[in-house]
Amino acid sequence: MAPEGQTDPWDPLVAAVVRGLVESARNLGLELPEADVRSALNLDGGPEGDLAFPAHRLSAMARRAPPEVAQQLASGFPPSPGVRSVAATGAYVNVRVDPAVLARATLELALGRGGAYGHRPRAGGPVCVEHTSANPTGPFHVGRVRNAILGDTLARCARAAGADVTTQYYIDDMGRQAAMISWIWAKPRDEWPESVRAADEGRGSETDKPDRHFGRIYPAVSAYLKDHPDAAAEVARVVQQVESGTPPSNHRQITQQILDGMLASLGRLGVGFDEFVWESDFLRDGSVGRVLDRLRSSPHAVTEENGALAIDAAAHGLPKESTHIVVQRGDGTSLYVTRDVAYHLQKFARFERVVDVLGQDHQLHARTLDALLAEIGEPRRPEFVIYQDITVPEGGRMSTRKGSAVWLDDLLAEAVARARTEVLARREDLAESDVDRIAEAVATGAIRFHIARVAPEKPVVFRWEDALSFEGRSGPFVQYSYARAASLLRRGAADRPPYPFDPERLADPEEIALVKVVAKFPRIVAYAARSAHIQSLAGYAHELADQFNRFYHAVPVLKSDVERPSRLALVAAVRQTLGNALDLLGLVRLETM
RNA sequence: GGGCGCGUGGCUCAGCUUGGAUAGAGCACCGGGUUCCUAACCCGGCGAUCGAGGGUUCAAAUCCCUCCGCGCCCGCCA
Repeated sequence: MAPEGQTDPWDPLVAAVVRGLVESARNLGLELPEADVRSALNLDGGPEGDLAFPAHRLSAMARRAPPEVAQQLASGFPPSPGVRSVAATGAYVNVRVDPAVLARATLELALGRGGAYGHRPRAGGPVCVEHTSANPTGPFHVGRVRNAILGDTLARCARAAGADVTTQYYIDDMGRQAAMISWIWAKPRDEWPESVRAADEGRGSETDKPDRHFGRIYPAVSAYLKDHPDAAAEVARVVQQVESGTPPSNHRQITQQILDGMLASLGRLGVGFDEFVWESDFLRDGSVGRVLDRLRSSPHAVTEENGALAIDAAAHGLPKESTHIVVQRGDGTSLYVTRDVAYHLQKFARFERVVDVLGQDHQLHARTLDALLAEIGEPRRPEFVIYQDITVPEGGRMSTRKGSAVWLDDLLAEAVARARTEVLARREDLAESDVDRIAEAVATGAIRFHIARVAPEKPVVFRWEDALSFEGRSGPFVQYSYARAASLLRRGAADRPPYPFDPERLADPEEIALVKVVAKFPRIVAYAARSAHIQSLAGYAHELADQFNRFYHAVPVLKSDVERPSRLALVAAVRQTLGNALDLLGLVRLETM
């Protein structure tokens, strides 16, 4: 069995190679810290080996040509456990490990740790990941969903990496939009303006949800308020009531209803939240007031002619022309950024690390928030994960107002319809409920993967055909590979775990290659969590599925003879690893499809 | 104008954190593969002066500078 506490099958091999290189270098008269060797060692290997060590830096120290140094490092390399060969190729020392040793460690870890393979033990203090936090004023469009998928995947990765994660959704119930909602909802429908009632046509249809419902009438309400000052004044009064801590009695319930509709859509994508934080609470509990008190005593505080409070924060590295931060209006009401300071102080009180997932249009807000935290003497800062917009082919961001938004619900509906067609074309034996279940999983998997695979800082142009791809580098391809592995294990049920595998039997090149991909999973998870590059996880899932399919075509499993138990063990390890990767990406595992 | 981000085959992306050996995928296109464990698959082919220029380095898609192009932000909105 693998040593207690080991999580990465490569660890003992890498440690042995590092020790060997250090020892070999010592014979050349060079003392190297193990950490330096370790960081220079290429764990992905190269064309000539499983692990590669470039000798250039050493050659400078030794004042000899790189190939010569590489040669000497290789020839002086001591016999080490698990190391099959060490040879110089040009300026590189190439190490080949014993594939059976790696296979044994990998299968033991993947099968032994099961769902915990790739995960690390709990370590560190509590972490808050705030994401999505879209204003509850209408349905999600695809642009907003990038935040949810990024944040949710990040939270899953952080948990796997050992963090104690709490996810939060910050609910804005204080804006004018929220006030518009409770204003119109408080009225009996027959008192609604004609134009709003007209926009309300179609209500009660099958796809109707509170968020869709309000999303439909919002433009009409907004237009109506422009031409009707009386009504606008009523809405302004609602804003005031919320500000003063006495919102209309139904205010929060209405906001909650719309939010529930939105969350139902996200739920289909596997996105959920541990906690919901209401913005108005920070006003009610006096914490915004306390923030303002602290800001007022800042040497950079200035009071405007109309009584507004501002901070001249030139010292905090803000862009020119953005250093004048108004933190309280002339009429004494609060501002978003000030409330956000209060929110972050609450987060810092509870969490060791605070992560905020924000669209790039909030970049300046993030820096302003930092500046204000500095102003009040708070030493800690949130870690911002910033992503770029999803735009439409015609150009520009998705906009409800311009009608260019693609609703998540519509994308889901189309994806499910296409997935159903695909399932039906392949499977005639399935019950209707299974067809639905698989189609839903394929559809949501395609969408999640499509967004997770692209680096957050890349701008994305939304195209239906791309988002609905079920082939190649896609979620369904990974899900399909998982189902294939599951199917093999089902059909091979005569052999049951624990499979009595013999790592020496896994000698085919495709088997060795597959073991290597399984073996690097823990490293990928750790990197994804550390760097917030969730695309590396999506890329890995595809790579593992891809190599599994190659293996599948290259060697028989169930029909093999002496290799059968070992191959089944490998398939079981792949299924486990692929499943763990799907979990982290928030894709549904399908045992059959 | 200032700030932030992006620019890699026809298209969409990975690789940039920590510089290392012929730049990896997917889609599209061309040619193959199913009496055999799920063809949402596999094999082969085609296709890239990594936006341009300069710099650092033994070595640059990766680090630095300049420029060009594209996107977003620059409210007593959120």
